[in-house]
Amino acid sequence: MKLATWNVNSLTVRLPQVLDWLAANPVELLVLQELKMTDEKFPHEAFRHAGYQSECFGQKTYNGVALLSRTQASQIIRNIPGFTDEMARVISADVNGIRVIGGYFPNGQEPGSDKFEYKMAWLKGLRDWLRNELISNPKLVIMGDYNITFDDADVWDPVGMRDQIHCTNEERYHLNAMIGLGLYDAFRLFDQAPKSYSWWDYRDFGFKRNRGMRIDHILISHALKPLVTRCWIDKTPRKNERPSDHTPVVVELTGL
DNA sequence: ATGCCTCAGCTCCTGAGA
Repeated sequence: MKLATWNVNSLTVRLPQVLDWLAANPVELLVLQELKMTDEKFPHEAFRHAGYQSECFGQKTYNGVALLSRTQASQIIRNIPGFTDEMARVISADVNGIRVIGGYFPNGQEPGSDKFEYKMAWLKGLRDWLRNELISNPKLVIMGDYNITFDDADVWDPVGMRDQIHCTNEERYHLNAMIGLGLYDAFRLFDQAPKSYSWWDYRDFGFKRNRGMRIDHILISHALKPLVTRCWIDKTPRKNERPSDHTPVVVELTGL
């Protein structure tokens, strides 16, 4: 079965593209980020017609996440238990015997800013919760827009971006600390083309020039690692008219 | 180059994103 994540940068604008993508890529489950809409506007019916049940956690203007699945999701949790947050950034559920977490990690804006401090606190809060989640749910996938690169291979201009947002040691410390809980970067379990990115700036023909970053990730637990047969970035939707600046990342699990 | 795109909103500019 295939699981995917996609930051859509406004579901209002991107709904037709999401439906097109699901028709062409009938994954078992898709988590969405940056809905930028409230729950009462969420298009449950459109997804139901496409064969997906949906759980949403919306917010006006900013943030907002959702989880679409072929089969019923249960044990829905919104945001991070134990971490008080005004923003709608996390949704998790049990689907097909797996614990799935979809997250829109804070951007952080600039090292040293209040938003950066919030990002650090958020990452710590996530990890403290995740540590226990992994104990009670060994079969776990956490995916979404992490807004962090692992290393230079994830950055089109690692020299220019050094110590810049998404590339700081502090952010990477937290990302690696998540890995330290017993998680694996599904994308790097396989040989991948150099300069593979999941986000490109709208400005200056970023996509055409492949000036991007890999900041959307799928981390899978130790128990699921042997089942991962493929992981890829689907650049196709980035070529659409009015694209999201992010594109989907997909993982395939075999033998569940 | 405190911009360049894109999106939402108390919309004809501003804040935020990454």
